[in-house]
Amino acid sequence: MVKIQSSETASNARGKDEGRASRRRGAELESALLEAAWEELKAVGYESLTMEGVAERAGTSRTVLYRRWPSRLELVLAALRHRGLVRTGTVPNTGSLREDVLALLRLVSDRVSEVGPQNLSALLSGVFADTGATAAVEDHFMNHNADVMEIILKRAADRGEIRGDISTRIATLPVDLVRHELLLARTPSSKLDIIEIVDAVFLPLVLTQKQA
Amino acid sequence: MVKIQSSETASNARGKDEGRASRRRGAELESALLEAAWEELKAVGYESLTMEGVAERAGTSRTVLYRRWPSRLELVLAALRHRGLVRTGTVPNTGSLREDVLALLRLVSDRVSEVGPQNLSALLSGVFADTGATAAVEDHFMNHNADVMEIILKRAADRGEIRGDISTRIATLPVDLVRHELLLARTPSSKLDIIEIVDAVFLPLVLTQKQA
DNA sequence: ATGTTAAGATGCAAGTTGTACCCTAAGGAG
DNA sequence: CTCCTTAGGGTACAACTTGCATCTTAACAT
Repeated sequence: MVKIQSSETASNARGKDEGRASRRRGAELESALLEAAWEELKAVGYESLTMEGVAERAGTSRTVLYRRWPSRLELVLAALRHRGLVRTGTVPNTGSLREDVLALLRLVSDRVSEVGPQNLSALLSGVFADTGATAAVEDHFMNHNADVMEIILKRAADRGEIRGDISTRIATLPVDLVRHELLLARTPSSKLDIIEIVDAVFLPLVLTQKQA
Repeated sequence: MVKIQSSETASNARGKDEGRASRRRGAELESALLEAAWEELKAVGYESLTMEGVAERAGTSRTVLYRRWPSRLELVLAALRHRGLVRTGTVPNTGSLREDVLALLRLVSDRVSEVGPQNLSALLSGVFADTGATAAVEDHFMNHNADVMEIILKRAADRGEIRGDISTRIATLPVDLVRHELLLARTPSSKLDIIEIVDAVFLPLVLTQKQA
């Protein structure tokens, strides 16, 4: 493992700034610790991440870490939460079911692509490493967007595009498939894939249900 | 970590049996190593598994392990392959498309349930942590079963159940959805979920394509 | 019998973990 | 201001793991 010397972090921790306390305390310190953990996770991956490595990157000692988190796993998960990978709650409203769903999938896809493939691997590794899974992480990163799809489908039904009783399995299918590709390839779905998911899978299913 | 002393394994390795070589060699040794790795994985989970622990359980030295596998991740993955958690190449042939696909999904599901949710999490964590992902692992664990589905669909087309040109996206959909649930919930899909995937999603799509 | 290969054992340096303990900066109360 | 408390930062230690080098010798082939 190659140690990365983080001179900026070290100098901040040791009170080189003027008119400022030399020691970080409380929330400021905790934020710095979690940021360091995230950076370390990105740099070396979960498998090679050590408490020592994070402490060094944060310009502190392991004792400080262990005062807050009993294990590297807990630390990493806390770091993921700290990064605030939350869902937006945005509901596309284009006037057409197809366009709404395409827009949603692109939104999901774009948001994830901000993370980057290496970070994505690190993130997923951390998520799966939690054997006592925290629902919050999964809710934020892996939720079905069922509520958003419900609104989109209700609007489509009100417009008369489809019937109003699409099952949850089908309602969540597009996002599920995008996420599936994300998990397999660790990169977001391509634009063509998104269109295929909507046109070849989702629309035939909801339109079939309408006709039946 | 509580060390489990495996006296049977140790005595076998040290030649206490009569009329038998004292040292295991070749395939016999490798099988014993992989079995020990599996037992250790079940006993302590991936996070706490060590090469030393596996070696001890196998009644051998770490050197022997390192001669075959460069890391604990590779060892564990090899152990899982050894357990037959690979695709078997089995192609269900029941005479009905629906039953074939159900049988395949159950096969995939049952096989994965042997691992156990805790170990599955650990395994997936390890897979994602390996930023230079080994293609073989993904092939074995995360493949689309496209070849199997191709055979099933060809048979169905020969029987006249469906048309012969189902897209790959749709052909792989059932297995993709089962895997998706596996990744999200870290437990295999329920029997009801499998039936829903086939009856509410897959069959309407392939039957729609036939009618069009 | 000899020669080769691989299993098993051991030791070592480097590194990590989890913890105990010490010093003292920082903050609050009086 | 002083005094007290808390928590940050540092260090040391024992135990453990890793990755590797090296040696011995059982097992097998010729």
